[in-house]
This record gives sequence, structure tokens and C-alpha cells, in this order.
Amino acid sequence: MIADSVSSQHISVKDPFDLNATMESGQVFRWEIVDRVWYAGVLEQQGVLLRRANDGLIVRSKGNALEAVAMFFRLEDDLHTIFTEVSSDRFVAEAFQKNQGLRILRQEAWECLVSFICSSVSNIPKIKRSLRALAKMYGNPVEIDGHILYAFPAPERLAAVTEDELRDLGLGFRAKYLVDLSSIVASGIVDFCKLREATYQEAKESLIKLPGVGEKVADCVLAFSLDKLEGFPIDRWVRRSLEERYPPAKRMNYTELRSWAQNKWGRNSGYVQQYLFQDKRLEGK
DNA sequence: GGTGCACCTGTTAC
DNA sequence: AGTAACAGGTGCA
Repeated sequence: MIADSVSSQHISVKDPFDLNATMESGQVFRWEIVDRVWYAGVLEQQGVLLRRANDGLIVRSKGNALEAVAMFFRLEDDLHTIFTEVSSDRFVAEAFQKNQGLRILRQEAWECLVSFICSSVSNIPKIKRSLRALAKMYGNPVEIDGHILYAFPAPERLAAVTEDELRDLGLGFRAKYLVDLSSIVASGIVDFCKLREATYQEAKESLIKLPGVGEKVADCVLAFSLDKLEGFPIDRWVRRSLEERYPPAKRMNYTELRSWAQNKWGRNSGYVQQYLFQDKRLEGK
């Protein structure tokens, strides 16, 4: 069938762009490497294969996925400009230079929210296991070039699952958060499109009311999904990094430290956070 | 408003 | 080998 035929398309990317570093940066957890050179994942319900080409990306998909890919990688962000704006801080400039081409992603909000609820007191391998188990168990299968991928299950689907089922998947104490969250989101109270239009503060206040969502998870969703690049998620790694470089950070609580970062880096805070996180996490590797 | 603790589970450090 | 500490936090006393 013609509708099922897969085609290759190309997107040129001018900025420094490191596909591998971005996919493995702990923003997304379900993209997998297939046939050695492709990253396989689901964008807007369709299977997509991506690989780096000399001057951009090759995209394999059944429909036209170019727009979705450009949105996902925030190709409109100019990393050179961002680097210039933050490089007065030598510490940050080094992190940027060591991890050139690392990008903030614009993820689908629901999966992003669930991902970071699952991230609580966890680690990247475990988060990956949880999310892949969720998708495989409850998500719709999608095929591309012989690879079976899974769309992330809708809130309505997860709302119909019991806490015990999720615990059996290894989600632990996060299972109850997810069940409660799913029924709230499935009810339609949360409008992610409106949150995208709202201010950082407004969107954050809405997110924090949700079960399992505190300041840190909210900042992740704001920065990695809802176009709020002033979001500055502070986890253990980022806090350590800041405390080493700026000793006063030791006496600041989450809100104080986040505000301090936002005053310093403004709309680039999300990028600064991601580079500091990556740099600290890969330290010594 | 701040502090301390419990919470699942898997991995790593002694 | 057995045990403790730790991991992209949050909610609740």
C-alpha cells in the first residue's frame, strides 16, 4: 500500500547539533538506536527514524514528519546566540564548549510530565525501563522499517489502570501519583495548549497542583515541553554543580536558587541547566 | 514558611 | 556475602 511506504527526507541544520548527546541527555527516555545508526521514536503518533547527515538530519517516516522533527528539536533556537549570551560566565562557557550541539527538546507535554514524575529519586536507566514498560503495555504499536515502536499511552488509557498494575511494572511509589494524575488529566481540567500560551508563573502554578508534581518536575515540563526556557530545574546534579562554583548556593532553598539562576540567565536558564546537568553527570567519563 | 521523614526498587560502595 | 547509601523529589506531619 502506498500509504504505508516509508520515505527519507532531509532537514538541514546550521547550528551545532549533536543528535546522540541530545537523545542521551536525560530529557527523553524512549528513543532507541536501531540498525546501529538510526534513532527510532514516535512523534505525533507516527514512527520516525532519524540519523545525522553531514549538513543536517535524515528523517524516515510514513507521512511527512519534517515539521514535527523541526518542532521537536527546537531548530529555531540559535545556539550560537545563546552561547554568546551566557559565555561571560566562564564556568557555563566551559560546559557549553564541552557539550556542543546539545539541545533542549520540545516534547509532547503528557509524556514529558509522566517521564519526570517517574524520575523522582530514580536514575536514567530505571526511568527508561519504567517508561518503556508503560508504553509497551498500554500504548498503541507503530511500525517503521520492521521496527515495532509504541506511542505513549493517553491519559484516558492510564486512568483505567490500577496502582497495583503500575507497581508490577516497577514504578514503585510513583504508581499512585500516576494513577491520580491520569484521571485528572483525562477529565480535561488541564489544557496543555493553554499552558503553552500562559506565562511561566501561571503555567507553573497549574502544574504544581497536580499529584507528584513539585517545583522540580514542573520546571522540567516547563522547559522541555511548554516553551518556558526560563525554567531552571534543580536536581541533585545541578545543585552540586552550582554549589561548587557559587558557594552561596549552599544556603539557598529551591526557590531562592532557581530565582537566582533566572535573574542571571533569564530565558537561557533552561539551556544553562541542561549543559550544567550534562557536564556534571558525565564528569570523569 | 521551614524541617524531617517515609516512600518503591535497583545499583553501587564498603 | 550482607548491609548501607544513593538515585533527575514529593507530600505530609
